[in-house]
Amino acid sequence: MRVSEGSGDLGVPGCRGSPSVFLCQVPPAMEAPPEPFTQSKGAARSPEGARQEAAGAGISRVGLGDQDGEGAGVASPAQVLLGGGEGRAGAAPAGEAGKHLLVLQTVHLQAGEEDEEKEAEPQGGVRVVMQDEAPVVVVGEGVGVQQDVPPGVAISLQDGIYTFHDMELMQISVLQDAAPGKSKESKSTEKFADVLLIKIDRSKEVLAVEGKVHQAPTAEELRGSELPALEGKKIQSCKPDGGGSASHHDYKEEDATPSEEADIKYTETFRAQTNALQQKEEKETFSCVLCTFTCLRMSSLNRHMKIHSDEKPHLCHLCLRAFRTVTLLRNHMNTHTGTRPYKCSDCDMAFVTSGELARHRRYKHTLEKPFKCTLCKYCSVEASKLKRHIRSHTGERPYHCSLCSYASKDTYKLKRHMITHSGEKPYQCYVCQARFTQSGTMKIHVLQKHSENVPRHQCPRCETVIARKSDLRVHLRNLHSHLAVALKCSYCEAVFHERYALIQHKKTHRNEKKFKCDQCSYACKQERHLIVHKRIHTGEKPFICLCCSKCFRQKQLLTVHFRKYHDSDFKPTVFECPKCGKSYSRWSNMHKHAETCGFMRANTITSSKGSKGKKKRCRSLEHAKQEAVDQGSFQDVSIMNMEDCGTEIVPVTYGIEMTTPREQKTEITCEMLFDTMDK
DNA sequence: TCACTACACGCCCTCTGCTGGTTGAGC
DNA sequence: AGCTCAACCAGCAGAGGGCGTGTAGTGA
Repeated sequence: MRVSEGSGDLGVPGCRGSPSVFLCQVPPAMEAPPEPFTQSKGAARSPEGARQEAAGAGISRVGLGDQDGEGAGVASPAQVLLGGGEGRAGAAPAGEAGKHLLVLQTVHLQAGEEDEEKEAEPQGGVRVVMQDEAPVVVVGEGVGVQQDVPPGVAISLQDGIYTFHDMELMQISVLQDAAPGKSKESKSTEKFADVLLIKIDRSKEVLAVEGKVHQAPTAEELRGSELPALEGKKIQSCKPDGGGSASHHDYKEEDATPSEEADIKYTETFRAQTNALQQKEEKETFSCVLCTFTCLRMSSLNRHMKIHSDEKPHLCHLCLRAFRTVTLLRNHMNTHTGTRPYKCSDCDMAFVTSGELARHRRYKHTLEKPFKCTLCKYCSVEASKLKRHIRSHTGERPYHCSLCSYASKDTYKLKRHMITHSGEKPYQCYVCQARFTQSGTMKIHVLQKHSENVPRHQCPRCETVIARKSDLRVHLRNLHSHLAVALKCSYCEAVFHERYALIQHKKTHRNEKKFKCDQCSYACKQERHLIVHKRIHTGEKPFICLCCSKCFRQKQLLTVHFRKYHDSDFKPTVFECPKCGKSYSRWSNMHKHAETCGFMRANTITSSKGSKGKKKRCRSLEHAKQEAVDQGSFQDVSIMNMEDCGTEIVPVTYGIEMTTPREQKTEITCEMLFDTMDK
């Protein structure tokens, strides 16, 4: 919504020279096509513009009025003024060219000056109409503008500023940005062909339109042929209800039919004017007809009216950005020059305005937080922050995602959320070029992956050190939280209410051979191993070879037997002496032979690498075991059936350093099986 | 009219914490 | 080989801090 201010004369005592003409550029509707949810920082945006941007980005605002500090403000002029842009026949295409300038201008004329004034009329400017002696409002169509001028312009008579009594003459014309000045020629020639005359008899509250008299409150006339453009227009009051709530407008906008809109609009027009006049007379206050603003000074109102105008006469010669006031321009110029006259006495910060400095000091130094939450201990420097905080109590989520059910409490979170739909990863690690969706995520990545001083978080309950604090919290929750239902140890009767304690306790059972044979010294960790062992004492051999009826205590033994004696495809590994070529079924036997044969010593054959190295260790172990047997120190060898997946053999003592448990299991098992077979 | 001040709005940032997928060790 | 589980890791949202900028009140 661009609203520009023109110049003119209200014809009201004391108002000469004050703003009285408003160019109201009506946006071609709030139906901008959806765009990615992006907003450039620093872009000058009106609240309405921000709303439209958000809407265009798939962001819808739910809720009434501006209840936060981050949402749209009060109903903007684009909402409160008549929305005549989109409905005009032959209107320019959507976009800037489609916007219309609605010009209200007043002039003081004397009878007989009409022609002269017309000659002096600036392009698109003042028209003069004098009709009898009565005050006349001329609703004219600016030259080159379509016929269906929104008659709602009549409402823009500045209630509170000038009245029907005071007003001598007013022209309301509509211009188009795209063709701002067609018209001097046509104006001069067409005379009043494009001018709609409205005679106002204030005492009777009637309108005389083109000579026809209408009862003022009757909207039917407004919708009639006299004011054709009103019909179908989206009409919103520029004077909200007494409470100033935008909800009132929203309701009317959404619920009112065109005819009702006309009624509403027309009625509100008169009410606004009347109320403003009464207010002025009684309280000496000044009210804006375009919004709820009131003030005690005319100058304040004049200044305020600039926000409804698009005029920004103060131009930055460096970047051509325009500003409404000299102060704003001066502040802006400071951004070019780097001038920050307000320096903080407690730090190096400096600011363009004193207000910024004061706020900075509250944030950083005085820590003054005057805005306190009544529901918790939160307090803030700024009221808007308190408003935002209160949403965490109320759960209000005014900003809805148009693509999913998510709704956020403020615009930034919604904007951040929209990235999840676009798949965008705006943040890139400068080291490994990995991309991330949020800056914080990238920061943690850099810290954990590329930083020398990687932070570590020590668990206060155990020795665990975890890289991320959040994961430490998960660790505490999973392992150190108190459990209502006690956890029982699977090895003993101990119970624990903390998972970590149970895990630590179970470690005490590691390598614990609690299953002991009552007939010998055998002990093992698992009961099933003891069951197999006891077959040694009972003589039970449940696994029978179907070929030769030989019986075995373990399935593995039967399997090896079958392969060796009954499987023609079975090719047993043969270990030959490198010196004399004598064959052995076991490497250990071959190795023992080789020593006596004079080929090499046992400890010299352990020079291979890789997988051979693994084999080597196995061989060495077997060799050591064999030595232990030979020396009589190999007292007990337990053979336990591991179902059909192998056997586990636990040497009681080998008198040497053991290899890894896994290697022990597999390699020793093979050798011991051969031993068993040989037996 | 200007200047100062207070206030409001909006944007961006950080910190924080939860969640779910991945990975590797242990069994 | 397959399962379990704890640590790792990125994604994502909640909450709040800080500041730029525009507007309103008011005195000079």
